[in-house]
Amino acid sequence: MPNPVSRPNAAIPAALRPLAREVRVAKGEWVFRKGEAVHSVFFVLDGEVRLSRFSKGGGEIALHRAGRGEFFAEAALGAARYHCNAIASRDSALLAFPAGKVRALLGTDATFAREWIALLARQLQRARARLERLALKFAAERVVHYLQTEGAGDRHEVHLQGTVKDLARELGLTHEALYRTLARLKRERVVGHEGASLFLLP
Amino acid sequence: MPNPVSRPNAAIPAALRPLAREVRVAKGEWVFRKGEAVHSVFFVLDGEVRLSRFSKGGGEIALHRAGRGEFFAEAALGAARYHCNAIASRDSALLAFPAGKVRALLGTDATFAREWIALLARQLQRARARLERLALKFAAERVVHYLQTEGAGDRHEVHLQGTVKDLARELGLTHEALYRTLARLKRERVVGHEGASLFLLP
DNA sequence: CGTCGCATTGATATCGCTCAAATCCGGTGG
DNA sequence: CCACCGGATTTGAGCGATATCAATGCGACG
Repeated sequence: MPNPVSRPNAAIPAALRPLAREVRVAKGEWVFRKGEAVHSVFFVLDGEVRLSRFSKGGGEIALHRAGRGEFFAEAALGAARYHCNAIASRDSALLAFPAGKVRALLGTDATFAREWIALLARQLQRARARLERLALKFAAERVVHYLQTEGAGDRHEVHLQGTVKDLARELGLTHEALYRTLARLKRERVVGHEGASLFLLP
Repeated sequence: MPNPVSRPNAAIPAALRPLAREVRVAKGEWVFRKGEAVHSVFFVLDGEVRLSRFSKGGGEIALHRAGRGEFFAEAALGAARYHCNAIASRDSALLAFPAGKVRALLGTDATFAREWIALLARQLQRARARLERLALKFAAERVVHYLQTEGAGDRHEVHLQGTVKDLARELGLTHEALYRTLARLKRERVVGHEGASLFLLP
């Protein structure tokens, strides 16, 4: 089981925190299954959860991979039953928020409702930026787009959270391709890096 | 200018409709620019609007393309200024909803707030499914994933809205690659098509 | 010290992109 | 009515960037 040191839960609205129940799931364990009554909305403290459906042929259709610091099954709030399966792809630590209480809070706490709307809107923007990134053909373009959309400050600096392999997955590349691309971009003075920080050079 | 026949506005919450003002923009016209004060949230009746930023190098970075039946700049509700540019990529008919009034409605009308949250959540789900789709390597996998996530009914049927070229863009492929892939999938009895309808074969 | 996973680089295979060309179709104007 | 045009559709040939397979070094951790 992972032991989350720096908890990435700053994104959780204050009103929601008292409702949290910590859940730990081992790799391969189910968090919920398609058709189950919706009982909770989740937040990933550490690890990764895969949301998917199974096609008639038996193949798994991935809908989403929720990593550290991400909510998942937020859309389930509006539904009676989960419409997909959630399986931990690694040992993971989650926060579970009872769906009924969250729904009630949305009706009574206007501040929380606003926060929740803002949270969804931000996630939507990020998801769309990622979409356009994955539509780019070249690995170098994706790296630069990533820095330009996610980077902070004038240099578009990004502090790498996990490993380079994680970044590769985020960019839709193999880790080998990303290593090569980063090496080339550094050689060509397009990007620089200091420790776990990556940024654009002017 | 397009003349929308079947208006795809079923997705618009009832409380929002009285606020709508119809706007028509010609291809290449701006809907709003980055840095402008947020005045409206939009819905595409017909046509297409491209959301983008300009990088320091002068290149245009596309963030999102909103087509028929989609809202755009929903996330701007939480912000004071637009954080990207919106340009019509074709002659388009839009609905504009004044941001102030929508914000007010979110505070006073709990039903509308719930609808708006559901709307954002649905868009988020779709965006995430698309993300997983674009991460797939093979064109055939993307087509099948598209049908399985967006298709309706037992056959996972999809009525193609625009041209096959448009679908290719949605799937992150060139139109040539998609034509070839569709031809092969039809030959191999994986998918079938009737007119503008595409579906999975058992 | 052995194991495991990340980081890094090399060699080869491959799918989709690019360029190209032919056909089809709807609209437009003479 | 027909010639013309632009865009979508369809198929072909070759190239190239990334995936894949492979090997090595490295650091953490029991």
